[in-house]
Parts: sequence; structure tokens; C-alpha cells
Amino acid sequence: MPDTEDKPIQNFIETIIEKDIADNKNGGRVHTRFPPEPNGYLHIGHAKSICLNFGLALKYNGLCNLRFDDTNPAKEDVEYVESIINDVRWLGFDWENRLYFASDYFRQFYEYAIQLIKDGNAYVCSLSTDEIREYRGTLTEPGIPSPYRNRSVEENLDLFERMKAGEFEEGTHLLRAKIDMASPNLNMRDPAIYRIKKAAHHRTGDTWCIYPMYDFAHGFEDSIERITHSICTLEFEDHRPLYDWFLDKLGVFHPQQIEFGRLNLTYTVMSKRKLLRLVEEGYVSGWDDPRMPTIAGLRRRGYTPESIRKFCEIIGVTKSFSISEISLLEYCLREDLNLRAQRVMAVLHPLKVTITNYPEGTVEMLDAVNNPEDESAGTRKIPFSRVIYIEQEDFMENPPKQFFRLSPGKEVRLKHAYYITCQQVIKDDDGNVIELLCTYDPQTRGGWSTDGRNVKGTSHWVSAAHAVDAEIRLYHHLFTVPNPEEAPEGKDFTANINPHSLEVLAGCKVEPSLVEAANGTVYQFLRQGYFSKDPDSTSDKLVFNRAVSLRDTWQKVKKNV
RNA sequence: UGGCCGGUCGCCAAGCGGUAAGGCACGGGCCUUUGGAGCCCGCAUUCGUAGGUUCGAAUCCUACCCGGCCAGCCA
Repeated sequence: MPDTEDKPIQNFIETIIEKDIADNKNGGRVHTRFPPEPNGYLHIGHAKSICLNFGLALKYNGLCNLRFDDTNPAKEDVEYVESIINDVRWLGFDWENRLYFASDYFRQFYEYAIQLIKDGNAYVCSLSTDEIREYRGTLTEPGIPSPYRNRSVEENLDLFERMKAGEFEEGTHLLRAKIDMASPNLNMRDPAIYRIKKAAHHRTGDTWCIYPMYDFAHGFEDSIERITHSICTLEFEDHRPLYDWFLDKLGVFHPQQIEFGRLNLTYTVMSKRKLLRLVEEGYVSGWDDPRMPTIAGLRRRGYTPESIRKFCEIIGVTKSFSISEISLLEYCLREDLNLRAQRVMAVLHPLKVTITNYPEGTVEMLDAVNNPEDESAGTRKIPFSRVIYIEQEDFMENPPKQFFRLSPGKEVRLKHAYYITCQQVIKDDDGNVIELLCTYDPQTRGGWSTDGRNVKGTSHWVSAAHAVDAEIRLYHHLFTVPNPEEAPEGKDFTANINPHSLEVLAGCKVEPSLVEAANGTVYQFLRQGYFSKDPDSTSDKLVFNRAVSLRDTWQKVKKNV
């Protein structure tokens, strides 16, 4: 039954939060956080989490922190923290003065660990890495207690202190929680709390040579910041009992962990590890390659923060595993840019057209609407002259009935200019069409006629004498299959990489006004798509990225011809 | 074969015992100086399967099937 009143759809997390507010839990306070590890660039999957966490804070009049979960110096780097800060800000979110680092809490974590030892809830284990794995048991068999499990509090305190002092080599000792080696949840089989790592940390230098594990640290990070709702992805569901265990043992403020399903997209991969491989193995030019699902890549390609936020809003938040179609993301971009992008004319595959009855040496400045969706965008002047370029695709020598562009003897409209009729086709020795000789109707200036003529086709064009050369990069799916994870036997996702995902067009002809455009500006190239000016552009070489093409009904019609 | 979580249209997703929202995609039509945009119409007699409870079930119960995650001193 259709609901007459449109009550906003709330996701399951909002349901929990609204109940908590109603129950006056945490005094009705809502405080979330986005906790990335600075070990890679943010991707669209992170954007979902960012929009969720910051969005919830906004919706419920709460706060959202940006916190770096930097507990593993071996993998982390300042380059990543800088890119993450930049990306979250670009997406449009504000953490005010609440930028935190887990590493700022290292001293506190250390004291929590001491307390755990004193209470008999943690011990130093001196088993090797391999032995620990063997003692852990399997999915179906319980583990075996470590022989070091019952060391005295004094001995544990001494050993832990010496771990911290750097007396031991990596891998020789480990601080573990004393929980239950027979738990069906492997995370509860005496998990590691602190490991020895003699690596310099990007923020604390070599102050420490022991570093806390995620499970131990994360809950305390949330607790210290008085987070009310700690939102993470589904794979941490099995860790929740541990999250709760640490907080309960120390008796500190206890945030609620809530898990949701992470974003997956067709025709791409979404794990930092896999994206890193694409970068390191040279499949793409870098983290900001426009084919990458990274925020940096999407930004360079021409995606707007608004379109990404809209996407994150409409995909929803649930606990089920899902793979969203990339076409939905593309739809969000088109929807946003349609309203805002300035229209401009650019010819990707130029075909020379000489208008034989147009006076030589004459240049007319014609009016062109900048954006039919936005009158306030105004108009601009574009030059028209005797020789122009049109799109090769806009001419067919022997067209099917449904083709209403240019062909011998037929008339079309040049957008904003005149009607032209094709009189003669000039070919090279190989039979390729290299030029069209056309005539124009002076009475149709601006593209109108008063005699009721039905000219259905409209082509974009540029004046040959005024056009500027440009390189245009077209992007196709990075992978050839919707789910790259499904690789052939014995192969991994790289077997599904699309070798033709980048198509570079040289010698494209664009409107002269684009020379002055700032890098990053996104235009609609009339009838073709949305293109962003790439930072590779220089004063004498323009480069554009196709962010997304326009819907192309003709392509569909063509298939059925 | 252990534990946890999940299965509603091709994809995403509402629904919370009263008789299947919406979006994307797709198909058709209108309109159009972008074959763009916009507008209109169509698109699950059925909710993983099988039983059961009930006047009534996608919603409750039971069993089974399928999918995801977990055996890092990663997060």
C-alpha cells in the first residue's frame, strides 16, 4: 500500500540511535567518528562510512571526530594522513578541532595494559609466532592454553616493562589477554594486545617499540573520546565481544559498536590492499588515476563531492552483503552535473566540413547558451567560419532510416549556428571520408527557420581556424567483469583487468574558451558527456578526462539496426 | 563438519502480524536547437525452500538450502 504521507526512511542505525536518544542513553548525546588507518588512500567505500558517520552527527545534532587509527607504524605514513585529511574535507565534512590520533593515546593504552596484567587479565606469552598459531586451534577444534598463561603478575609486569624497554627482539614476546582458549569465537582465544615492533612511528618516532593491537586499542580510542556509537563494517562483528570485554574489564566509558555492510561496486575492486597492487604493479598511473575508485581518482576524473554524497545516501545502509552497480554512481554524477556544468562544444573525432557558399575570411560571433538548465549561467560568443569540424560519427554515407544526422543531400542543424546540407563527399585514396562540402542557409542563423522545415538532427561543431587541439582521455571499466574477485582457477583479480580501460584521443578540437579554464573544472561537451580539465594540461597542451558520458539513445538504436 | 551475520524485482532497498514503497537498470510513448535533460506509462499475485502457528505471515516458530566473515604479533 502506498503511504500517503512521506515519512523519511531510516536505516537500522538511525533506528538504534533514535531509541537511544528516546531512552536518554548517554544523556541523549550522539558522537561518532571516522577512524581510518593512514596506510592508503581513501576510496568510495570509505566515503560511505564518512557520509554515514558525519551524516549521523549532523542529523542528530551530534559530533563526529576524524581519528587516525595509527597503531601499526610498519604500514603507515604521513603521505596518507595528508591525503585522507584532504579527501574528507573535499567531500564536505568538518571535524572542527576534533582531529585525533590513536598514537596520542599510547601512554594511556600502556597503563590500561598494566592494569589488565595486575588484574590477572593479561599475560606475557613467549611462544613463537608459529607456536601461537598451533596453540590457537582451528575453526572446529578448541585451542590449547599457552604454557606461559599462568605466569605471576610480578613476572608479567617485569617482562612487559622489559618489552617496552626494548630488551627483546620482535616476535619473542607478546602481551595477550587471558580469555578463553576454547571459545568458538577465535578472537577470544587469548588475543594479542601488545607486540614488539622496532619501527619508527610517523608521529611518535622511536618513543615506543611496543604497539597495541587494533582490538585492544580501538575501544579505548572510542572510550577516551566519549564516542556513543562506534560504527564499523561487518567483518568486525566477531570482534564485538572482544571490544566489549576490554572496556568492561577496565570499567571505562563503553561506546556501542554497530556494524554495517561495506560498499562494493561492480567492475572495480575496493580493498586498499588490492588498490595498492594496482598502483605498485603499474596497472594504473597512481592513487589518483581517474580509473581508480579512490576519492582522489574520482575527483581527478571529474566527480563532484555532491554526487558522491548523493550516491552514499541512496545506496542505503544495511547488514547485508551487496555489490552496487557502478551505473548508479554514474547516474548520480550526471544528475548533479546536468544542473551545473557549463556546456561547451568539442569534437573528439574531427571531420572537416567546408561550407562552400559561406564567404571566405568571414568570422561571425554567434550566441551560445551556457546551460539550458540554468538561465543564470548566461550565454557566450562562439566563432563560426567557412571551415569547421564536426564529429565523424555525425556523418554516414549510407545511413539507416533511423539516422537523422548528416548524409549526402540531407540537412542538419549546427547547434547555435545554421542549417547545412551535404552536397559532396571527398575521400582519400583508400576510400575514407576526409572532407564534406556543404552549403548553408543564411536564413537559419542561430539554428532556426520560420518555414516549418523539420530538421531533426543537430550536430556540435567547432570553427577550424579557432579551435584548440586537445588530448582527451576516455575511461572504461578497470575490469572486464562485474565482480573481479571471481577469477579463473589459480588466478587472482588481476586476471580480470581490462587492458583497454584507458583510451587516449589525440588531435581533438575544442572551443578556444577552454584554454583559460582552471584545472579540475568540469564541462559538458555537448552531446557527449562530462569532461574535467586534467592537471596534466599545460599552456600549449590541453588534456581532458571523460568523467561520464551522456546517456546515448542512438547507441541503443544503432544496435537494433 | 565450529561460531557470528545475512537472504524482498537484474542491482540497491523500504517493510517490524493486516494483505509487496522508492531509486537505478530495462522496455514503450511524449517533448526537444544536446538522439542530453524533462514528462508519462510498464516492470515481484510474491518475499531462499519446505512445513507449522494464526481469521490473516515477507513479518512469529521449526528444519533445510544458499551467501558473507573469522584460524595476522593487519586494521
